Amino acid sequence: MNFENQIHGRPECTVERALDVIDGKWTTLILRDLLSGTRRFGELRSSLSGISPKTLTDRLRALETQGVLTRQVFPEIPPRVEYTLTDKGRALGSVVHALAEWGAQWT
Amino acid sequence: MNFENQIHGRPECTVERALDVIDGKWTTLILRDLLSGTRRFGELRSSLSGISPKTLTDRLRALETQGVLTRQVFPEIPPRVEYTLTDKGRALGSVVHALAEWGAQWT
DNA sequence: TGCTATAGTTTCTGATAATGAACTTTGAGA
DNA sequence: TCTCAAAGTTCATTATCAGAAACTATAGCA
Repeated sequence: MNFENQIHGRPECTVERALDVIDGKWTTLILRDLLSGTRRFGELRSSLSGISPKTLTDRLRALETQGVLTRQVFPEIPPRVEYTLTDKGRALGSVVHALAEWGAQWT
Repeated sequence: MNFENQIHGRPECTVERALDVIDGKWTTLILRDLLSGTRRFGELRSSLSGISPKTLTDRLRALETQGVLTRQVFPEIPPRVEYTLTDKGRALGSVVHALAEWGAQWT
């Protein structure tokens, strides 16, 4: 059982609160891909080479819950689902950009 | 800028390469604390409330290996060890800053 | 009738991270 | 001699994340 939230509540530190949203490696990479525009499930699955459909679904649902992206289902056969960043999600561009710049200069 | 990734070897994408260094929640929080100056093991242990000494040691050693920080041991009893960011580590300030700003505005 | 396509879901399994508690080392001071 | 402090280490256990493979639903098409 996890009483972390009960003990600490909403973290005071804004860095910690941000990290609660972008947790894990795949999450940031999904953000990276969606920053250049709306993508379908299958498109993300290809560009994030190596991700399993389960993990991709998990991460997308978590980001949707946090309000970082929206999921639009088109009632077609075969199904079409599009993922788009919200304003909140697009604002994370600064974080992804900072990572990219650091990675370019120091790694 | 190129956000696409490559299948073989060292990732082409600079975001991915950056994420190889700052992996996990604690790592970023350690960075946050060291950005305001040199800290001792015990100081980090207190400011990162809840971290176990094993985890703190593991993360600090990994960051040292990546060249993000230096570890200076003073031959005293009881021991004193100081952790300081390198230029490479200080450059991650932009990432931590972007996280803080986003967290402040959107969470 | 069977095939295809997309966007998943389900179940099982494994790797990595992190936790908690107890223990270690060493010299100085009571 | 006993105790204390700092910075760990060690061991056992749990939590979390991720992966592989198989399965589902449905309409259009040949």
